[in-house]
Amino acid sequence: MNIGQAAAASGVSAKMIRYYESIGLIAAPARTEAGYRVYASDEVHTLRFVRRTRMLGFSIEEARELLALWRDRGRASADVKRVALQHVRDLEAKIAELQAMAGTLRHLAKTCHGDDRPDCPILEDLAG
Amino acid sequence: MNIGQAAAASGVSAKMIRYYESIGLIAAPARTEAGYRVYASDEVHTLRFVRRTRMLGFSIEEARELLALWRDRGRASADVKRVALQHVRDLEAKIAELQAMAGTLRHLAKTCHGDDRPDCPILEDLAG
DNA sequence: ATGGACCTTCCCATGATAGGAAGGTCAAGA
DNA sequence: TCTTGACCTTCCTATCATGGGAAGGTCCAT
Repeated sequence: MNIGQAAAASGVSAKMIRYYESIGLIAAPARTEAGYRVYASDEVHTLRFVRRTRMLGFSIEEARELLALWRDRGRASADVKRVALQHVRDLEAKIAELQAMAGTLRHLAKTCHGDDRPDCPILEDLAG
Repeated sequence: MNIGQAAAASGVSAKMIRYYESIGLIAAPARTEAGYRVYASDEVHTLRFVRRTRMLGFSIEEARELLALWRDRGRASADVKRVALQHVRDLEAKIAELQAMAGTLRHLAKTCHGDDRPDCPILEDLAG
């Protein structure tokens, strides 16, 4: 399986597969004599794991941690849960931050006429 | 007023003030004979505007747009409101995305024992 | 044998910010 | 007056995750 097929099968672009290899997130695969990377289904499975991890908003370093736990048959599920819940807290903090921004802006926009006249509470607020 | 004082007065770091100048977001200030940047209160005001804009999550390009509207005395408030409401929609989309991630993870974490045992629905989900 | 679809490595770009090196300037105190 | 330390200058580097593209090699079907 070439890198293009592994990309199609995993949903991770060939570009990112090479990148993940270069930073040691995934192991270097076998090569053909011509130097082409060759992937087995096991490696595609790992790529899918990484992809799902990233889609849930984990950083690559967190993906590295989760991959290690996944491969460690003797892991404690508490360790996985701890990583997951910490990430939930990070997400919640980010959400609260964005909601505060949106709330402020919605309020300002409500008090702005939004017509041809130049006076605008949004700009007045930005100007302090 | 030196760049350090302008930074303290505006809340924008000296590093970022120089960067904003380099990308043309703010105008190049006067210089002393020795080459030091010299800021007037007007320019500090502009910096504060940019800072507030950034704190509300607008991109630098959006800040550029809002700055231009701020300086245009003949603007229509509708133009400002449009930019603001578009940004609210962007924020809402981002919030929804993060909430989906957090929701999935909270659900997975709830079904995970979180003890010494290795079986973990979080990892099972990531593995697909 | 040729063409096109693939692969390789290497470099560059993004967006916003920070860190640091090497060197010049300024003001205050000895 | 000299020194010292706090400031300033420019330039280069890094972050994080991803994509784009060039130059060149490989593979397979026609």
